[in-house]
Amino acid sequence: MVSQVDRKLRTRKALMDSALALVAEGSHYSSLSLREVAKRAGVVPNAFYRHFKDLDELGLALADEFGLLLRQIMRQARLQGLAADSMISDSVNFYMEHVQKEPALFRFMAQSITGGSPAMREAMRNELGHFANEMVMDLSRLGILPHISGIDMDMLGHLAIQTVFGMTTEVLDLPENSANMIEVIRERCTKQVRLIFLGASDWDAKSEKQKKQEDKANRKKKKPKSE
Amino acid sequence: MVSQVDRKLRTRKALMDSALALVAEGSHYSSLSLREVAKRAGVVPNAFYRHFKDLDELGLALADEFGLLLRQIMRQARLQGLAADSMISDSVNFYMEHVQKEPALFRFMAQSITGGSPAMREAMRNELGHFANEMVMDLSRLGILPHISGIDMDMLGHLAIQTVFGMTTEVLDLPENSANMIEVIRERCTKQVRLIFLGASDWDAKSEKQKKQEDKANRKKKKPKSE
DNA sequence: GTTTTTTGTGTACACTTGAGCACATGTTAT
DNA sequence: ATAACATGTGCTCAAGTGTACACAAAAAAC
Repeated sequence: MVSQVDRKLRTRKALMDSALALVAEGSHYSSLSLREVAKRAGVVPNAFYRHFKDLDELGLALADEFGLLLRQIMRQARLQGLAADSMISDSVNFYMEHVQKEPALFRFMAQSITGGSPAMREAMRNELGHFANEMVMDLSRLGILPHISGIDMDMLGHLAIQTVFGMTTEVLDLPENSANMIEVIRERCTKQVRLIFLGASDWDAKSEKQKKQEDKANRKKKKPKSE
Repeated sequence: MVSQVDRKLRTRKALMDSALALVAEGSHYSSLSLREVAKRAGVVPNAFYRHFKDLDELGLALADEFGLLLRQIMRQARLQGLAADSMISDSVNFYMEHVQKEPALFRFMAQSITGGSPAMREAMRNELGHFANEMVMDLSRLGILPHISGIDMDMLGHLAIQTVFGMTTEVLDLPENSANMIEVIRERCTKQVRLIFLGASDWDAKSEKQKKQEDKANRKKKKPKSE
């Protein structure tokens, strides 16, 4: 005897997995059709409506699932208690492992952040923003880079996250076999993050404020020239 | 009397512009249909085949056009002869202006780099890579950051380009009116690039090599633990 | 044990899609 | 002037699309 709610959850998951599978096989999410998703899930097209209004709604559910995964990753990383001397490279490795473990979800995320519906794009940006904020809070808690102002920490967090996420598609596009290419990407990304934090350790909020003033002045000076 | 090749070029351009227009209006390129592109271009569906084998081929043509635009931007930036004291903020401004001037092409680029066909993704990555290389060459020519090795310069170039390109979708998603939000994005991005170059000025290849060794050792130590 | 609710099925419809064919119309070459 | 060619049109087709409706089966509620 299968409980009714179990059954519902099961086919709901089947539909979501089906969409992810199709994405992982190379289709873009926004080019999927309701029918092909349903067929792949082993269900008649009409059954789709029992679970989602349309494909957009399914997409948002997948976005939630991705957010869940991100939170799991964060929690797991914190539990692991990264050593200070290898924190950066460990984090990069950790992220890459998860990308390879859940390629479909990360593909979907990468697609959606630039190519989804407006709602989709916002959802994904929020998830990544949340991720960046958590990272910033962890840094503060550990007393790392205490000389940086709140707003600049934010800037830093976004930069670091964006850099790490930037390699996602590259990793996903690698042919199955080549582990040496992965190594190259891993090292480059680690270097990049390290360079970012090296810059952050020298970051001086006051001199930045000055520069900002100069920029504004320069922009005002130049505009009449170009127009 | 309209020359035959003129006519051909004109409808070819009409088809490409049509696709771009549809993308700019919110559709994803990979969800476009041959028919709707043709209709928007004011042409019967069958005429499409006189110019492109299929939509993939049109997409690659658009990628070429984007590459052309990038090269124009680079050339223009070089001619403008950026002042050393405001080079970073000027470059960021310059890029943003072009994004706003050609939103459709940049949207298309952003979509394609994560969501296009494999060939498309590679083409776009190549264009951006070329862009990064040019930047690195310019830096070398100007004698900036001479202490950094070739491979690390490459890493730096990719990081800088990726950071600037990362804000593209954010700019494109902004509602028409708000110029203050643009200001926020512009400032954050400028800060990020500045932080990157601050890090680069302190970058030391030798100490990096050591760290790399440590990382490898750490990775080997940890693997047996987790498996 | 009967009724109600819920999940999935089957059939149907109007519509769009990519592709093939013969043909019109105008440009170019001879 | 006439033939060759290239660009765009009209029509057709099978296949795939979203969605609506009535219905089956089985679990849940009574």
